[in-house]
Amino acid sequence: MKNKKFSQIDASVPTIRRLPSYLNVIRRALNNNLKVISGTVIASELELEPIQVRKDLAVTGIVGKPRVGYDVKELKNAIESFLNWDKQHKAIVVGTGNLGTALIGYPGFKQNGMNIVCAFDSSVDKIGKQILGVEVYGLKDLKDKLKNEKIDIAILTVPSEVAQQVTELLIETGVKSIWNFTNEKLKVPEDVLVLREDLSSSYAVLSVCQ
Amino acid sequence: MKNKKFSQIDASVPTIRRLPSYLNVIRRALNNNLKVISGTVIASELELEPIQVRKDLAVTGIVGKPRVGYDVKELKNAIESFLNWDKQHKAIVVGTGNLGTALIGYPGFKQNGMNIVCAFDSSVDKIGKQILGVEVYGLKDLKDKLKNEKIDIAILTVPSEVAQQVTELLIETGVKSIWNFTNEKLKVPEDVLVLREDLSSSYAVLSVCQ
DNA sequence: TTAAAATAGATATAAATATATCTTAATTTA
DNA sequence: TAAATTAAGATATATTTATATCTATTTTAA
Repeated sequence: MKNKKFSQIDASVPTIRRLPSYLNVIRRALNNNLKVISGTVIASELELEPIQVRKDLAVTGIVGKPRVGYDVKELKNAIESFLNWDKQHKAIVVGTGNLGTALIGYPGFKQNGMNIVCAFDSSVDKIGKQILGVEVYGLKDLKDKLKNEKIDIAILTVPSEVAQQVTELLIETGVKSIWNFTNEKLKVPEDVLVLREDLSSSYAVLSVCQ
Repeated sequence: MKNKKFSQIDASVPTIRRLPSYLNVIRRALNNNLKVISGTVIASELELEPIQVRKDLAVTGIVGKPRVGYDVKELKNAIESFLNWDKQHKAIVVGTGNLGTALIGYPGFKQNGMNIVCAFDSSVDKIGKQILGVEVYGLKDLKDKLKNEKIDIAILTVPSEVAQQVTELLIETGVKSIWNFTNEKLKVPEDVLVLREDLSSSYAVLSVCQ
């Protein structure tokens, strides 16, 4: 039942998820003109265990110096390269409600190689306009607009009721990665990767733990 | 280093995170007037293992019938009660940019007991207005506005640069749970729960796995 | 120049989480 | 009515993930 695509890489998903935090710390260190940084320092800034940081960083291929740490520039490049954040990723936003709009404007994306090429919506008062510089097209034109453009990631922020239907349209168009912000469990072929961003599940954690 | 608050409950965080999906399926079953539903059916709808579904549901205290399944109404109540979604949670949104606005309007919240009582921002052209029916006050008035109101969850969607500073204000005000949508690692006392909603980490997974 | 300290890297262990197997109970059908 | 089937619940195992321990290396300072 495990999705193959998530297990292709020799790093665990939890490790991959921690790398951006490390990158934050490292970029800040670089801004402060630090030449080297130790796993111990990164760990204490993020309240993690040094062992975990070292093990996580190891997957990027970086080699540190005992008693010194890692070369900051080298480490930054190693993480960015491992995450493919040094390459461009073409993305589309499907559904330009408040959430879609927020994601179009999310600063962490552009800075890390995500290029939102355009957005789609079904509402006539959005079609033809721009949102934060991104052109909005009609959902009906999606297939046509993307016929000559290979999209790496489709960000799905449509209402749950139409999520499956829109997903099928995306699959027909050749999209292989969907970032699902709806509450729907999407049914997709095996070769399509769906990453669910589930606010309800986080809310559940908060509700139970408080 | 582990946060105490997350380990107080006798259910694992992954289990808690799956419960809302089960609830979705069960609510739909209830709408379709189903009287009973089996773990096997829930599992196949969500592409999970039946064993996992059964084990997860068990934490809610529900008892099913062999060869039949669970009583749908009973199961719905058990999950809602376990998640505390049958009680009201007072929340505030701090930072009313696109993301804050999106969260104010997120349908999954109100429906599950989250009551966003008001919002805060520092921008003068937002203060005094309403967003989707929620009043927006100045950040400077936060302490004063909340002095007689116990807030369960603060949703933090301010720019990263001011996240720590605003967090300290929230802590002074007595807030004990913060849902952090910024990229900052927040420094908080031990008795404050922070749940980070990290878009960058999800983007990392997509970038690596595609 | 040598000893001490800090840290990466390797190996080993523990903890958390998921899955498999077995047992029992309820239902259906022969 | 008895056998077959299905699914819950309990127990056991496997897998994944995190943490601990040990070793070797480099730097600093005595």
